[in-house]
Amino acid sequence: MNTIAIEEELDQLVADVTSGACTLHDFPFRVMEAFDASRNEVTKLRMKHPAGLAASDILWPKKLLFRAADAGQVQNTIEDLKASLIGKKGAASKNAPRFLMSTDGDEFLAVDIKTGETPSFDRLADLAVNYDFLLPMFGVERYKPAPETAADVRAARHMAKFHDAIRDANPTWGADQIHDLNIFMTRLLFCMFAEDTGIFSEKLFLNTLRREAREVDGSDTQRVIEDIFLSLDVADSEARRARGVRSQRIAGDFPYVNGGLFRDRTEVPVFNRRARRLLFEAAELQWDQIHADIFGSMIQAIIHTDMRADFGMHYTSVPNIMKVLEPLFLNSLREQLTLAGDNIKALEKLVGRIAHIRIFDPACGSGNFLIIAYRELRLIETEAFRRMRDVKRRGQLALADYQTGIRISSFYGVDPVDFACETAKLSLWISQYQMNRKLDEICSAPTPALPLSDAGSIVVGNALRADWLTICPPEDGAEILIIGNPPYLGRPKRTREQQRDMEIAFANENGVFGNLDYVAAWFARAADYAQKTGAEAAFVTTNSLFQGEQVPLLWPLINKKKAEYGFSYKPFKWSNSAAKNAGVICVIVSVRPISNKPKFIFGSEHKLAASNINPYLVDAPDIFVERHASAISRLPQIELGNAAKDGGHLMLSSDEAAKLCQDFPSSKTFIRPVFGAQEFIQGQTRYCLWIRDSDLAAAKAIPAIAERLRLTAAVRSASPKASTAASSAWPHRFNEVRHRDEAFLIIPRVSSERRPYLTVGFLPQNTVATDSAFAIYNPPTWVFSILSSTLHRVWTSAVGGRLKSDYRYSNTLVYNTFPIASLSDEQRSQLEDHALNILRVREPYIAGGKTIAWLYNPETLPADLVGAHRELDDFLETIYIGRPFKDDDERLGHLFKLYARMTKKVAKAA
DNA sequence: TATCCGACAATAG
DNA sequence: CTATTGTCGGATA
Repeated sequence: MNTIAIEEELDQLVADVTSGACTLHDFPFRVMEAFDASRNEVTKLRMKHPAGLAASDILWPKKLLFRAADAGQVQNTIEDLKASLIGKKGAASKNAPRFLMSTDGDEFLAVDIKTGETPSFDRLADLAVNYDFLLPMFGVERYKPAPETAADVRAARHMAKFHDAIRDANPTWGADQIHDLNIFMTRLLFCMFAEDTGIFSEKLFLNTLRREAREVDGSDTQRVIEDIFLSLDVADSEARRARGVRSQRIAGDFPYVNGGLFRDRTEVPVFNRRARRLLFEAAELQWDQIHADIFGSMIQAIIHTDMRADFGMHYTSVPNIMKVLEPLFLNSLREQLTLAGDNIKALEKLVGRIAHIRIFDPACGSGNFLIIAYRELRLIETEAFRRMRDVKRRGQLALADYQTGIRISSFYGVDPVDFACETAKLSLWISQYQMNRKLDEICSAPTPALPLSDAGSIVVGNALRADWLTICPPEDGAEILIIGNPPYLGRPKRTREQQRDMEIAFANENGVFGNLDYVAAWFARAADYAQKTGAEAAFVTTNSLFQGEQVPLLWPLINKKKAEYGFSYKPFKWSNSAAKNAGVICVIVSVRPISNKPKFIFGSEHKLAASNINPYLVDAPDIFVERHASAISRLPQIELGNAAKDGGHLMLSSDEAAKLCQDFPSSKTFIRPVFGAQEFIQGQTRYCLWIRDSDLAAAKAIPAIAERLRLTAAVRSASPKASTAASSAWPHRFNEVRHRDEAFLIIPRVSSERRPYLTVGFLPQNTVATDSAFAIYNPPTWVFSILSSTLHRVWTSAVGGRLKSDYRYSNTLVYNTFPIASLSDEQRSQLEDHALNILRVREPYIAGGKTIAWLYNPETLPADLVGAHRELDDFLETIYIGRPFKDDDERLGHLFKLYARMTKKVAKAA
């Protein structure tokens, strides 16, 4: 969808309505067409609402409810529509529309039901310019700005339109010119910002455009811009003319900018009428209200058309950035400021320290971490200056001029995206200017805005392949701090290139690291850099680095570099103000050379001093659990269930199974009940085709089964995975079979973390387990007790992986590693009694139609079931330590100790 | 070759 | 919405 096309269509639509060429009845269809809705849908809807029934409402299910209004009645019509939504056909119904819309041909009103928002305009004529209000109807959510960012949003949207227009006017510009286009955009942004904030004289840029770029078709705009850009790079107006500036006026008017922004001579695109108009409009915006930190990421999302769908999704919110910066260095600086009080020596020392700080973001994007870090450092420095000035003033001493010691060249960044880097540099300049103004308030001599003295040290590159020591070279006396939110990509999500990045990043380590998340490579490099330079790093990252299988992979890397985790944040859900959020649980973790500096674990409300932060980010010794292929305790073997990989064609609902049996009674022998986590926990019944090789011919004789096998084979042969494709040769079997024809104990692979116990149960022979559950075939009854115990839940939650934040069971990580004191026959037999007791308590509830989910929901959990579990826990725990444990911390502490003893694998405590 | 798990995806309430 | 579990490919052993 192209913004220009939409606007033009809507402009035309408005004209047609005004001229009468388009009836109000036809209006909503034309809107749909303008937004490129599928032709099918529009036609279908048109047929449902023929023009003869003009009085009726037009409902586009889930999207739009439209009613034409009598002149002047738009507001009332919308109220009526709102009222019509109450009741059974109301907002809760499946087809409830997202938008209400009405117009009388002059006035226009719409309501976004989801957000309650109404558009900022009320004339139909303004619809085209504000088309974005309706975007959610077409699947593109709006950016929901915090109120203070309204100016940023407006500006970013406008620049997106301008960007599209320029691309339109330069159809031959391809990948080769992307860099030039990026530079062009950032330079324009600078000019517009400069003329609104006093860097240039008031509206110098816009006035120059108005005066020189007179051709309405845009044909002379390119020349004017070229002249301006060229002038800004050269100090002297004669030299400017010599360099090729054609306009004498431009050569004379513009100041010298420098700082590298205008240094390279890049191509300026040509303009057309629309691009010229949008540029003029952009220059008229209030650029002094822009937040440099947020604006960068917004502009970036908008320029990269392919990123508009998940607009700003991965942009780190300011509160989360602060969670990185504060514990890493801001708190320490602020403390130093507080302690310094009015002591000039101490304040000077602080200012000196700040000047030696280097900030490095090895995944800087458009630089919002760097910008915020810059701003916060400047604020502290400025406050120190203010205090020094006040002291001197009181002592009637000569006031000094305070020059900031913070250079933006001390802010280092790498990012693979060229435009992001340019934006980061630009944002740093803008922040520098803004912070200089703040400092000027306390200085006797204002900091001159131009020429720009230095530039941010931002380079285009791949942080996992480049040498960090080159990008951010260590200096004597410098305090280097690494920050950022590098990309997270679990194993299934990486491209070949990213896979290669990791191989390169881990080339000097021995071991295999393919199961680590992409972001782990940043941790490894940060630990390495920290070891060589003494730097400290902190990243926002996914919690999966500190759970399950990744722990034994990541921690040794960190530990080997003589590094430790300095502080961490408890897991929190990723969120920012973008409409669509990445679904991930995050933590913030710092890495630094091993020291005896204090460590902290932050929660949402509190900060806890920790004696250690272990590989799981818990205040406990540095013990971690590795995957074990077989149980370290004397437990029977556990198996993952059977993976069908059938596209669902081997699976049958109970209806389908019944029908199949009815149609073909002989199929009965090929149908078995199948259990995954859901079937067990929610008490559902599903069936699957389970055909022995020897029965294949008989099974295929049944047409309905033959058809399912054919479909299964088709799905499998389409797989990119060789072994799956190969298994299309035997579609009557599950792809991974570990089944044994015995009764088994089922353990769901994922289950809700709200439950106080893992839910396990016995299933009869003839039943099949899917790979969403584990199975212990022919199980001794006492094992049920072990798996149902609080101890086991605690262990699972500590060392297992997670799905979001829910328990994810694992044979290699949880079951096989679970340490059990050796059990006597007598103890086993008593555990068996406890197991039977729990089953006995469950029994009447299950018989009464309750599910395991209900039984173990903390809100409905029956008291007698809790009692049965408590008796079991008390008995089992007494076997461990002679009494029940006090709490989960004690349980975990003991289990870890026991694990260490049983495996003799104790990581050396820091 | 068999095994195991996930910056998610889907679906039921 | 909110809560909960499902599925498959790909890396590893």
